[in-house]
Amino acid sequence: MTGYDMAKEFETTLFEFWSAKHSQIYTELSALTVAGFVNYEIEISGNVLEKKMYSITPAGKLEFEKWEKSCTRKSYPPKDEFRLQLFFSDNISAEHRRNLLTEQLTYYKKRLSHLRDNLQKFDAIPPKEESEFSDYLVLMGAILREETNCKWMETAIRLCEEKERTSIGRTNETK
Amino acid sequence: MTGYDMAKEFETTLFEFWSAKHSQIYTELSALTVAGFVNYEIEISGNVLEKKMYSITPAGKLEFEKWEKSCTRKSYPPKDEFRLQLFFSDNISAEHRRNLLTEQLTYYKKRLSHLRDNLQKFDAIPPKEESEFSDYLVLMGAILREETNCKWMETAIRLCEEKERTSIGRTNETK
DNA sequence: TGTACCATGTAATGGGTTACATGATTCA
DNA sequence: TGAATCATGTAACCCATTACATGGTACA
Repeated sequence: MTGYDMAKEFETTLFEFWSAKHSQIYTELSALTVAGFVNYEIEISGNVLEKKMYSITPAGKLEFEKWEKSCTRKSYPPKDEFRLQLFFSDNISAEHRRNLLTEQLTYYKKRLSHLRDNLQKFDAIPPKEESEFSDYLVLMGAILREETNCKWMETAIRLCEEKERTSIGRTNETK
Repeated sequence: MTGYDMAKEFETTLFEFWSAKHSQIYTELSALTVAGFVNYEIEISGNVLEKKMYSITPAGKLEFEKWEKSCTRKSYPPKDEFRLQLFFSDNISAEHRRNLLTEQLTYYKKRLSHLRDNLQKFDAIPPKEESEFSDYLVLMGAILREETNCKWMETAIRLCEEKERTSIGRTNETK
């Protein structure tokens, strides 16, 4: 795979949970090559254009597997600018807050429908021995995430629109 | 509020959606002071210890409100190392994957119970005019997020444990 | 009196983005 | 022949973390 290919991957499949620009990818690939974790062969495309086809080395594979098995729970929960805005939304008008919420709902819905499109590629749950099973689990997680985000926004909007609410009694039960 | 106080806030309430270390806070406060968005008064604690009590300036308030009303959807979805690991988990053994999933479930459960403790502070849904209403919405969002994460892990673990599955027929219905 | 916590800062470094910069290939 | 896309890289900068560094206060 070339660095260019990887950049494309980050724009599509991997986008749901990670991203990187080509500038970072190229510098990182150079560093990994020096470290001995990957190497590359040059392929000629057309007459002169050199493509660097990267492969993982045994040392890289070892390092990767070490990471893959590790249970590092760093940087969770993730930073989320919208939640930050919402937290301080008592400083703006009710209309502005409602606008924020409805815009966010639209955005979450858009992501959700895009994810559901991706789900069409699976006509059944892949067997757990297949490599597609991992992809399926991650996609399922992303869909659940966006479904929950949509529900969250819908509830929040409903609460904003309610005319009156008794301060005691209604706590958490939906309806 | 002092920079020290802010650092504490990031470790507790704000932690669900943002974080910053004291080193960043102090440098940022200096920059904001130079920019005229905040200012401070020195208070003496004890005999000599100087505390810088920060306040927002009118210019700062204006800038804040501008941001607060803006619908910037940058950096979504968030980077998530666990989802990245899961995506590539077809490279490790079934046992290692199961371990990853159960460890993550434990972690999500811990977060969830912590969030539910915070919910105890509200004996009812705050009226939408109150400043606590924003806090409530964000807390609700965090709880929904972790509940969904737990459900996701439970489903994933179940799928891993199933002995056999017919490749056609069962798509998405739970049970 | 010593330990936990209050309180503030700087330096080095890492991870990541935006912008700068170049050139080849493919296809209409 | 020109536009979209393939393909690779560097430089400047920003945000953030870890580690370094200092000293005061409260309380047992």
